[in-house]
Amino acid sequence: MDDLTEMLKGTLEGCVLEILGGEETYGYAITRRLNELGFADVVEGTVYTILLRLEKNRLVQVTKRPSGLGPPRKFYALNDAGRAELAAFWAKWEYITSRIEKLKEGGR
Amino acid sequence: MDDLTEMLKGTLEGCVLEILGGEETYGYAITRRLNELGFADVVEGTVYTILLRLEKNRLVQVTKRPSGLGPPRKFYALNDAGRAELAAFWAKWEYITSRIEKLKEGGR
DNA sequence: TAGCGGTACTCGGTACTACAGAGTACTTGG
DNA sequence: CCAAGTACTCTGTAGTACCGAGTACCGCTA
Repeated sequence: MDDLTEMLKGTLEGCVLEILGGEETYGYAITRRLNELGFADVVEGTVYTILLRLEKNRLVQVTKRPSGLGPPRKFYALNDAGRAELAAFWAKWEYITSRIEKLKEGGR
Repeated sequence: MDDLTEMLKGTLEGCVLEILGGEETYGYAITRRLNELGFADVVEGTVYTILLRLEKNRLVQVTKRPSGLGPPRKFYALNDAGRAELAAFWAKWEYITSRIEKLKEGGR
């Protein structure tokens, strides 16, 4: 699949929120997870910028824990604002997909 | 619905391609059409930048015709490259939506 | 006939996001 | 010791939608 980056804008942050909604985890693992899920070209730098943004916007709670396998990990968990943002993301996603689908069906 | 602009990146151009795939039409009408379809905040300037980009990338054929109701209109129609681009857009769209849906179902 | 509203296009600048690419640092195994 | 895998950080770039202002043409009406 060729370049998806433009189409991922805005949705990738939602994907990270969704992953964090399921479990407390950290940047490196999130990147691997996204790669497995089919977002093959998503790279660490991208995930970290998203995580830093989430932190700056106070949507996550951060805990640093030693790893025993490399440097310490920064674990991220959604707080209430983060869960609200996640819900808002899915609402937008449903909205947009429904409109696009309508357009695709030749909707007028 | 609050701000959708980030999530529209990459998809809005596809929407315009889809509309042009159905009929030869012009910028102002495309904007109205998108607004009706639920992309309420999409504004003329945005559509025109997309159209100019399509033209620059040689995905459309352009014909200027007098309007009888305002200034002349620039009608856009997809050429072969444009139809290929449209197909590629839908392929990407299917791909991304399927991955996101998988993620949403707690897919692992 | 002057002005207003609707139609129609153009253009310069801005904000936001994903990505490239390089660097730092910690651990284990050969 | 050093290579490879793990893990995070930072600077800069490109691409896209949007803002806002401007230009221009038309019909209607006061």
